[in-house]
Amino acid sequence: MTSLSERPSTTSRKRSILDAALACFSERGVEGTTIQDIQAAAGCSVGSLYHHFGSKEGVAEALWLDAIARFNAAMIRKIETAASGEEAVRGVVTTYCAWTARHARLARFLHSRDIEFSEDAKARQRALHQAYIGRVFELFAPFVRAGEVAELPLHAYVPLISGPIEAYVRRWLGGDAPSPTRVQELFADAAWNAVKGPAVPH
Amino acid sequence: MTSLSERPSTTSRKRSILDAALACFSERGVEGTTIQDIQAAAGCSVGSLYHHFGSKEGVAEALWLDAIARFNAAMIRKIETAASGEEAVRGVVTTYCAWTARHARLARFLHSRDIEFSEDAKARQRALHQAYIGRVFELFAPFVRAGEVAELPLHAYVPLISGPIEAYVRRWLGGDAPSPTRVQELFADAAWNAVKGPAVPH
DNA sequence: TCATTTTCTAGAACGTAATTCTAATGAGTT
DNA sequence: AACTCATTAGAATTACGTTCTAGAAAATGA
Repeated sequence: MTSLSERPSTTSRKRSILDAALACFSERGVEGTTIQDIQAAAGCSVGSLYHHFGSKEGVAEALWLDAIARFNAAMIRKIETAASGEEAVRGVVTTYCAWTARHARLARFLHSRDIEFSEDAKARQRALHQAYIGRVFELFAPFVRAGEVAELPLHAYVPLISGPIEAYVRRWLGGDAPSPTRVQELFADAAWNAVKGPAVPH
Repeated sequence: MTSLSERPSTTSRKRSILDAALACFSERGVEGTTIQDIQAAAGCSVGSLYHHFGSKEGVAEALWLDAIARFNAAMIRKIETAASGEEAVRGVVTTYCAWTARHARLARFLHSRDIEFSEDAKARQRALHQAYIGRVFELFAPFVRAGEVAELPLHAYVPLISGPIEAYVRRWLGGDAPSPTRVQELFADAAWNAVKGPAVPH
C-alpha cells in the first residue's frame, strides 16, 4: 500500500524550494535562474528538486498555480462578505490592488510573461479558473436575480470587473504608471458601471 | 549553384528570420524551438542569426516589438478617423477584436507568457508604450476639451478602454471563452461608459 | 525489536542546445 | 586593385537542464 499523504518534512522542503525559486525568479527571471541557483538558495540537492517537481518548469508552474490559488481565495473571501452587488464589485477592485501591493513579488511573477506551461499545468490552470468563475457566478447570482447586477454572458464578468485594474497594475509593476491607489476608486466606479443592472437600490 | 541572383538584403533577411521564428514559436513555443529550427526555417546560418539578433531571446524580442508597433499603428489609424469620442472608443474595442482575429498567430504570440525581456528591450517596450498613449491622449484631447470624454489620469485611459476586451481575448486565445464577436458590443458599451464625460451629445 | 518497503536525498555523469570564435565572402569605396 | 566593413558560415566550446545510480531516512509490519 502506498501512502498517499506526504511526509511533513516533504511539504516544508517543497515550500522552501518554492520560496527559493520565487526569490531567484524575482531577481533574475525564470530563464535567467539556473537549477543550481534554486538548489543553492533552497539548500537542497538537484535530485531532491527533481524528485519533487520534475523540472525547472515544474517549479515555476507549481509556484504559479499556488499563487493563483491564494489570490483567488482572497478574492472569494472578499466577495463572500459583501452585502450588496456594488460592495462585491468594488471589493474585487480594491482587493486586487491590496493583494498586489501586499504580495508584490508574487504579483510580479504572476504577471510575468516568461513561463511556458505544460499541457498538464494548462489543464490545472483552466480547472482553477473555471472553479473560480463558477464560484464568483454563484456568489453574484442573488444580486443578478434581484436585478442589482446585470445578466451577462458567464465569461464577461471577470474581464469587465477586473480587466481594467489588471491592465493598469501590469503597467504599474512594469514601472510605467504611478501607484494604483490614486486610480483605485475610479476603476471601482468603472467596474460597477460595467456590470450594474437595471434595478440599482437607493 | 550560387547562380541564384543576389544575396538577400539585410532587411529581408531579418524579415525572413522573424517570419520563420514566428512560425516556429507558434508551433512549438519559444522554449520549445531551437536556434537550429529557426535557422533551418529561415534558410540562414547560425552566425547570420546571431549577427542580426544576438540571441534567441533577441529574436523573440524583436518579433514582439515589431508586432506591438504594428498593432499600435492600426489602433492609432482607427482613432484618427473617428469623428467623435464615442466612435473612437468603440473603434478601439472593435479594432482590438478585428486585429486579433486577422493576426491570430501574432496575437497569440503577444499574449503568450514565455518571453523574458532584456533591460534594453524593456526600455524600448516602454518607449513604444509611452509614444502610443501620448498619441492616444493627443487624439482624445479635443473630445476631452469638449466634455464628451472625461478628464482622467493619463495612464487610466488605455486600461479602462482596452483592459476588459484584452482580458477577454486572452481567455479566448487560451480556449477558455467563446469568440469575442458575441460580446464585442457589450465591451464597447462598457469602454464608452468608463470614459465618457459629462457633456455627451444627443 | 528487526526486516522490508517506500520516499526522499545526493551529486556525478550525460546530452542537448545556446553561444562564441575564426575564417571566409561579398559589396561598396578610393 | 586594394581596402574597409557588414555579413555569412559552420566548427568548437560551454552552459545548463535532466537522468542515473546509490544510499539514507522514514514508514510499515512482524
